[in-house]
Amino acid sequence: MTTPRPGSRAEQRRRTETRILDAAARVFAAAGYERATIRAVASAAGVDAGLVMHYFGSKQELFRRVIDAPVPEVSGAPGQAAEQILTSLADRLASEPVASLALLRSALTSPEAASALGAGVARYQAQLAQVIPADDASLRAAVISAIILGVLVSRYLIKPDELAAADPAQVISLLRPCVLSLAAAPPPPLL
Amino acid sequence: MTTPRPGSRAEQRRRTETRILDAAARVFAAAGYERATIRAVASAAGVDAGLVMHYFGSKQELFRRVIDAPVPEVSGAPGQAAEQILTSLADRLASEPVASLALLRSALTSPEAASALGAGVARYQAQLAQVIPADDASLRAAVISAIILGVLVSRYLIKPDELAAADPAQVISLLRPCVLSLAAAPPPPLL
DNA sequence: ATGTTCATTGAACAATCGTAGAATGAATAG
DNA sequence: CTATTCATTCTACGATTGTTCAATGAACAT
Repeated sequence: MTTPRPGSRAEQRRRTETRILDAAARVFAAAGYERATIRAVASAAGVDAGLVMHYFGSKQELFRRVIDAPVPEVSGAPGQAAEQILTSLADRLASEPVASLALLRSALTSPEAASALGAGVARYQAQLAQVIPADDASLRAAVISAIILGVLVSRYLIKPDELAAADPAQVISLLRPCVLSLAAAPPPPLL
Repeated sequence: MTTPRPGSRAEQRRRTETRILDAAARVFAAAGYERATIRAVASAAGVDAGLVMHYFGSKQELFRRVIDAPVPEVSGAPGQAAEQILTSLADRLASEPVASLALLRSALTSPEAASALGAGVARYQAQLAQVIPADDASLRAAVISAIILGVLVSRYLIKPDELAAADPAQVISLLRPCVLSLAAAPPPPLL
């Protein structure tokens, strides 16, 4: 039922739609929301610009469809949480996440993208805060997500960077004491 | 000599030019490179759009003039360097740096802005690397600058964030062990 | 006083954008 | 087979953009 027939009209539409979405993710990631044009997306998908409008209604709606990605989950004991954070960051450093990149790059010019990113970050921070045993858990969570954000921005958005060429494992090992001190060490340091 | 006369033509021009530059910094910071229009800058400066073009030649040149800000200096012993990093970050957290904000926001959509930011970040990282006594000093410097970048992006560009409302001193105290572990602790941690 | 420079304005141009609507042709239903 | 739906393309419109250029009037030099 999910695949009625290879040449079917519904199947053809579904294929074209995902092809447009993939192309849109790439174009948004590479150019940001403003610079990304419907015509460029259509061209990258091998399709007419009018068809993109016909399927998605508007550029904003197309963008909304591109950026609804799941938030990585965090749970368990404080020590475990820190490792989960680090490994999920390692995954993102290993494989370039094109949807997150599109969102990140677009979030700084498009107000709608900014609020979408803000919502995702807030959900992530809320998850983090729950596994941090400290009074200022939410602030610590915010700092951790800021650090992750900074590493991703440095690596993917400001290319000629030491981080862009570095071994993910090495970056993670440098970041480990940071995340541990924020996620697992309740008493604020005295020095 | 620097102030020939209040109503002088040269003086008037200098004043209008700085007024345009101030307005441009605000507009670029608020809207990013793409969304910022010459007409909006001119309007914010109480001036015609043609005058902006006449003085700065192009939008890109105007942007270049806006974003050539000095890089904060770092030097001294490793321990001192870490404190310098933290205090300079504290300064930036206390007072919103409109020029850096314009650069930061624009850097992620405009390729030219990205390379400009990349150059500034590279200079900053080079200074950092010189005062870090470790084999992977440059990578450590890159991670530190990534952390700072992430904190600034979180605070100024993704507003509904815990960091936006937090006390700068508290953020600094949370960040201190991170920066210290990166700038002052030569041996990589074993855990 | 007179001619020149120049800060400043207003109008307009060419390009590009998102978007709308008619036209086409193949797939589907009756 | 016929009528209809719909995926797809083509063309074009209105708005906005960066940019240009002629016009104006006050500051300046002589």
